[in-house]
Amino acid sequence: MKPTLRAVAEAVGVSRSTVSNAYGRPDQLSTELRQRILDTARKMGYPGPNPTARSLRRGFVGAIGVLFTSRLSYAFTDPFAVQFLTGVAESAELHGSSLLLVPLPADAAGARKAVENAAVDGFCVYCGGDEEGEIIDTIRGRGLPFVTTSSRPRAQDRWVGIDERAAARSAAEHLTGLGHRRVALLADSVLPDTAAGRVRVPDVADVPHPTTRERLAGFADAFAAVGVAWSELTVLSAADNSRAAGAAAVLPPDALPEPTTAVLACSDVLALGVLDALRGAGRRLSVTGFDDIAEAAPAGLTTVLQPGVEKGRRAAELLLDPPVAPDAQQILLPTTLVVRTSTGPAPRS
Amino acid sequence: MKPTLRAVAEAVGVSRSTVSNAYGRPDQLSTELRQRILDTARKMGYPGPNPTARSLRRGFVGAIGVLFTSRLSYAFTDPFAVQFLTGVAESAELHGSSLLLVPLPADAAGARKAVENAAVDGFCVYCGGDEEGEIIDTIRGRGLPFVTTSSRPRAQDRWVGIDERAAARSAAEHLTGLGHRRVALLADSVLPDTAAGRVRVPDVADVPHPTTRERLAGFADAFAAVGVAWSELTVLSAADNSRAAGAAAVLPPDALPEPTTAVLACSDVLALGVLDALRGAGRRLSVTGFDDIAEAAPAGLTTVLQPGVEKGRRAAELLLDPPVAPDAQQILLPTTLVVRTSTGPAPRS
DNA sequence: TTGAAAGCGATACCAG
DNA sequence: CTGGTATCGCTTTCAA
Repeated sequence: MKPTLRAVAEAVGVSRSTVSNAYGRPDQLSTELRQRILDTARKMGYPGPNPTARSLRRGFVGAIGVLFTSRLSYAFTDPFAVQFLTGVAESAELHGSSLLLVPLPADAAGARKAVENAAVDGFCVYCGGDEEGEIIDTIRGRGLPFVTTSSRPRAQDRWVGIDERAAARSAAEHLTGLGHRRVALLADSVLPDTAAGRVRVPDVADVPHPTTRERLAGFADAFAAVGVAWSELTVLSAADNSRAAGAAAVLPPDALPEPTTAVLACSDVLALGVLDALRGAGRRLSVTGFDDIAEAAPAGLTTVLQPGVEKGRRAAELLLDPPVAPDAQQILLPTTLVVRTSTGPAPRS
Repeated sequence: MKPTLRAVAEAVGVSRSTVSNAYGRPDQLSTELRQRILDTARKMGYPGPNPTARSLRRGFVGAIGVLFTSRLSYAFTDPFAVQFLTGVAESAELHGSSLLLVPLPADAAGARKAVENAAVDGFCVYCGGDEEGEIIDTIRGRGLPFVTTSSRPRAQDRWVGIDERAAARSAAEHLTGLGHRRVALLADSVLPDTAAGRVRVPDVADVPHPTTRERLAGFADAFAAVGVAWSELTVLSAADNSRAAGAAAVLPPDALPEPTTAVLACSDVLALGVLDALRGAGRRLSVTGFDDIAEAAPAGLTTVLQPGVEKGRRAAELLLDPPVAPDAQQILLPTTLVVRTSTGPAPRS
């Protein structure tokens, strides 16, 4: 067993406070005594103050939690999530905080417990689906600060994000400007428990996932503006947010009904999958993505750039170094449409 | 202020132990009493047992630390590191552990402090350079278990890795088999404080970073076997492990002296950078990488596959669920040479 | 400067 | 099934 601070104090013949000061407040004791304490501590194999005990006493931990609503290990396979994490890490690094990545069990009770048990000073909640509400309630129940990045900032809550709807609209307007009128919209799990491929969605408002809903609504806005109603748009659902799922979603025969000239995907990985599938089928449609991940440029994918690293950086900053002004608690980041080669004029019919 | 367990106990009129049991050992009290406790706790806004206090008392945290020797935020930009992390996350998830990513300050004292202050049950140490030794000493000083993945397993220590030297050799043998004799070897920071580009290395043993040294030695082995001495090999150093740095390293005029027919890189990102540069220069050499990251296949890069996700998974397993047998504490993972289009026969001179 | 005392918030053993 | 008691290891006034 490793010795404790108490043991060191006894060995040196001073009080525990003095040993504590030797570590945490060097100015509170003579250099000489401090050195003597540190030396014997080293000699005894004392590893320094126990971090857990210190946290308990001090009331803060020095770590922020990061919550991914999908499985944690999936997060690393999503390039955009990795960008976000990079930004969070940058801020944490600067601030000297650690990052606690907390795996959330799929069941609500388990997820709640995981959030309750995390030893952190606050949370970054990444990309919330409908389960986000409960998670946030749990965090709030603990009285901890948090930052969300989903599409629905509640007043008073810290948030960093983009105007999802307007961003999506910009991609769609690019296509309507090119003359596209018959298009398919593609998103991850548009409706719960549906197979990959075409799904019937009576109304955009029926889409449960907030971010997906906003993006689809943005696409729809642009088409509505040129007289194409929601009911005339094909909606495709992917099994998950991966390249393979994107490819699979456009494979069913009814996925891209004949006059279709373009596919608007809610993420770059899905869009890249669509390009894969189209290439495989020898078909050429216009395709747009969302995020502008690193793979987008080499693939020539037209997409909406959202600053992922900055999103993470600002989110962590908001948590670690909160601004005083209440109106600085919500940060709206800009997006940019990046036009590449995956989109072109609609063929004249 | 949030109420504590004590307050709940007083409110319900039972002892603290009973409230504690209501949370942690439901079988130790009547369902009825438990419900009553939980209900009033909820009513009072008690967030459940404080994780830090619980950890202190229980003596374990439920989190494992992950240490990257380069800057934490860089780790996410390295595809292989992300693979590793994915694997670690998978195991952690399965085991219900969280992952604490600890940023290590560049200075040794700061790094030591960071390791001492991390509230974790053990560490995964990823890819150690020469600073690894000190970090491991610090961990050992704390008496915590750890797993390393670098090229030099010490006896008794838990380790998961590959035979770096043999793996590198397999790539080089592929090239010697194709007739290549004049080649350049490329690695990240071969020598400390040298500019990008060609460096003079009297002997492989002079390379400080253990993994780099092993891989270069493996390359050299294969060439030695066909009569090409170390001194006849061009050694190139990149500024860091990135695609851009890989490209930059082969740009200086003396980087690829005329008879050179191939470049062997110590990582895929460097190799991809070389391909970029060669394409830009309109030059065509054989190029090999190391790791087999996702971008390697589409780029047609011949490379040595090492199972990154599995490396992470096994490392975390070794930590979370240590095998009893002492000889199962060190796991050697297989590597495979994946031949693609970036390598071909050496042009007859 | 140094030290005594009082917790931080919870858990576990062991009687009852 | 319930509660008393003794920690877990450290930090922080406040006096001396």
